[in-house]
Amino acid sequence: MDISEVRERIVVTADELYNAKGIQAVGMDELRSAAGVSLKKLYGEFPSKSSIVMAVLEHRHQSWTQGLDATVQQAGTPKERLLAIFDYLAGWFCQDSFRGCGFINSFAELGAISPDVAEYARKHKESFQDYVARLAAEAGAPAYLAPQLAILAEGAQATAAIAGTSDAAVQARQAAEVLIDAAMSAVSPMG
Amino acid sequence: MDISEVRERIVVTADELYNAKGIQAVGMDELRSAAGVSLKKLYGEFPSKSSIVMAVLEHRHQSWTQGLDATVQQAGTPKERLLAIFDYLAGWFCQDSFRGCGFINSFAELGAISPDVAEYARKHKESFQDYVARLAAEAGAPAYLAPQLAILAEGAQATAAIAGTSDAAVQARQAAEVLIDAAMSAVSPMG
DNA sequence: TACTGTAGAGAACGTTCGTTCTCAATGCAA
DNA sequence: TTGCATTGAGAACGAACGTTCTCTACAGTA
Repeated sequence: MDISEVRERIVVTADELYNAKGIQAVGMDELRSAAGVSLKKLYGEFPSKSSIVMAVLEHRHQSWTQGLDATVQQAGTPKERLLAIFDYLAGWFCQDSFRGCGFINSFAELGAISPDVAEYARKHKESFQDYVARLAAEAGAPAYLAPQLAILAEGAQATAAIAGTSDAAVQARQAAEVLIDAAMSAVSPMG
Repeated sequence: MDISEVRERIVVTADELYNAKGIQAVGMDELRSAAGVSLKKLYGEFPSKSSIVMAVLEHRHQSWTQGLDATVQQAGTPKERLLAIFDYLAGWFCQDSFRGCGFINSFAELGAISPDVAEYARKHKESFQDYVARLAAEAGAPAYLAPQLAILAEGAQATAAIAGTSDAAVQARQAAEVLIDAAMSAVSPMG
């Protein structure tokens, strides 16, 4: 078994467990047995649990961002690309494993006692906002549109997580379309 | 010291501590000393920590709901009452103690391992959605508007918490106004 | 003054956590 | 076969948790 293979197995397993039960509820022993590695190997790869948490956050950021971008790239027009954000959310919410945004959750759990976690969550959300801003700029929309759509996306995630349904994605998408149309007609009222 | 006075002191103190540091990060001993009561009295009032958590959730629900309604009642027109939701959020976000919605946070922390917490968070959000739906109905808006505004409010809370700023309240309010106007003109295009 | 019930302070208990250590088993070089 | 380095399984450790128990101090009553 490759060394980096072990690392990835640990991170992927930790991601699943932390998502399913919360970070603090999953002990190192449970992670060890779920990942099928020895404690020695675990601590050989990571010096502490908090370093695993940070690696999980990085892994979450990568896979979430790539999944989003893959969905967005399939859309044709700039407006459709903006709306594709909410299609991605809809698919995500329908997964059995969905239990809310991992960054909102980790921030809620550890943000107050771990500056690293708080900062990473902030940067992840910032990166998402930048991404939306780029899509909105490509659509020729005014700058105020992007934060509005980002807030809709965050609200959909929180709502879907707690309600346990995926309705919020559709509702947010419809709201997004109204906001996009309003913003676009404001910038080019004759179009 | 009155018996119910002790209960309330415990709950208020626990609310503050849980909000500031997270529920799992606050031990019974820290709560005991912060509330200025003996462990015996603590366990005389509450049989377990989880019962304190549930009492805190109830307290949060009451004070949040009452605060929201007080702000809403000050607004004149039905549309202004809908927008007042976001004024309430703006004031909340500016408080130093603001660290996100306590129900989103407690759901993130304990929802996966405590059905009671998960259910209470769901009911709180449901109650908020019902409240928005009532305001929207009074404004004569179509039914689809309320969930859209609720999602905006949730997104503003999550965004403000992680970003550490109150900008999201203003952005969400502006988006809400667009959505309200669009929904109202759809139902009475000649008004 | 002597007695009894109550309450507070905090020691103590059992458990669980993150982390480290022990030790036997294994693979490999000579 | 012998010796050595590495590994895995899990025991062990100190700390912290939720919870219970003990003991002391004191209030009120006769």
